[in-house]
Amino acid sequence: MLLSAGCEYAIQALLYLESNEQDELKTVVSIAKETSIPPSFLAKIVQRLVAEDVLVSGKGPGGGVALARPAAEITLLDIVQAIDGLGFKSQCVLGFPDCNDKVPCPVHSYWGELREDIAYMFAAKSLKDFASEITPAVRRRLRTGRNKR
Amino acid sequence: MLLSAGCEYAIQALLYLESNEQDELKTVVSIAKETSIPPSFLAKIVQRLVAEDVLVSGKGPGGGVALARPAAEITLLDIVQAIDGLGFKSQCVLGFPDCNDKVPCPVHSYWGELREDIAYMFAAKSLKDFASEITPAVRRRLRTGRNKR
DNA sequence: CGGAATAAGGACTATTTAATCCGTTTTTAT
DNA sequence: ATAAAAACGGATTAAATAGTCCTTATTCCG
Repeated sequence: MLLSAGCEYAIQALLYLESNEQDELKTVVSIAKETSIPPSFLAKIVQRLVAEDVLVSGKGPGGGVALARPAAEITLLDIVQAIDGLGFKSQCVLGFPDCNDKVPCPVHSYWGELREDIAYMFAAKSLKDFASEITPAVRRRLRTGRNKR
Repeated sequence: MLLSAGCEYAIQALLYLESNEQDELKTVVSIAKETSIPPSFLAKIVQRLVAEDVLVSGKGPGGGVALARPAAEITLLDIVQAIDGLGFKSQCVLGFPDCNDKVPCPVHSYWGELREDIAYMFAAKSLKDFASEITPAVRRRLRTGRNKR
């Protein structure tokens, strides 16, 4: 698994928010319900996303969270960075503690290219890019059951 | 982290064995020492690799383990499969439980390509391919300290 | 045969990650 | 003002992963 559970949830929740943008705040509980993400866990993740300026929030009745900026300006990389950090961009895939460009592990150069591609994809894709793809019907079909982990 | 700790250790240990092939069995303890892998954990991993026919073993004095076949015939994919299984080839990178070719998540196609590339690299690289790269000096420099995790 | 060296295997412990719970604060509406 | 609705934040629990330990089984060597 490349991304942590929390990070996957974060992306799923934000995709949901994007596909439902109505300039209104959505409560964490309602998001959790719609996305089948454990509500109390999602609450923690959302806290993080607010702290990292990916979401904005409001307390009290009518409160909730919303994207902090236009969907086009929130990339997958922003989300990954907020939740998991950027370790995936530097860690050796074989786990050698001191693997780097000067003292590379056997697959360093091969993996380096793939890593670049992955980072590029994350950086290139914003929530906006998925606007058309995540319809309610698709969302339901992507999650007929519970999350497995 | 794409691979589990155990899987990373397995690869490291096998790379070491390959670079030391002398048609003799090496004890798990000596491998652990040379590679700085926790010995009792490595013992478990080695058990698995023996069960999966990646290593052969012999008990008693003079016993130990050795590659079950020529290094050219042991790919990284063999090792990953033995320890972590092939989940990485099918799991949705965004964690959608039911993501597949028919009902794809937003990044399904992009990730699919990268996944293919990763799987291809694992399948294409055998221990033999690293023979020249893992000299004792390099091995030491890849691990000046402990494993970090 | 007896002892030592080694892998095998099972049970256990520790650490990290995932997830829950509950009291506090802020805000809104009545 | 008061009550309710929400996020906030800390403490706790649960589950998965990582790692240890100890006993047993096998094999070799004398």
